Amino acid sequence: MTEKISFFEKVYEVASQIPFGRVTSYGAIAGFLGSKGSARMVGWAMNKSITCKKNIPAHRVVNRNGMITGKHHFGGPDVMQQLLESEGIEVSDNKVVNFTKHFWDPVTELEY
DNA sequence: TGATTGACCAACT
DNA sequence: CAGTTGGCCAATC
Repeated sequence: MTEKISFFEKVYEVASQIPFGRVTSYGAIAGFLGSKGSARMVGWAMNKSITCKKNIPAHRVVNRNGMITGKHHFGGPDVMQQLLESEGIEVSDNKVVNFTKHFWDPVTELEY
């Protein structure tokens, strides 16, 4: 009832549901929400999630190529990579190794 | 209050 | 093949 959830809120819901040792992409979340064009909002929401100290594993969210673009926003240029490697995800040159294998698609996994 | 930006993606030229 | 533009929503200037 009258649950006015903005894209912004939905991003938090999906991002917080990313399983351990998995990664997803901004476009995947945006597409899951209904608009792949909102991919920019996803990244922006992640940034706010960190600023607001939300418990959002934003380090599990990378771009479509598996490239870690927003690592600088974690308070350190290597923080994000360390977090991913800490979860068993290999990272090389700001890119996730075997990204497709670690890829977690909300449309496929959540499918809601 | 209007205009610009933002951790992107895909299509078009 | 590479560069540019459009699109989406919300926040910031």
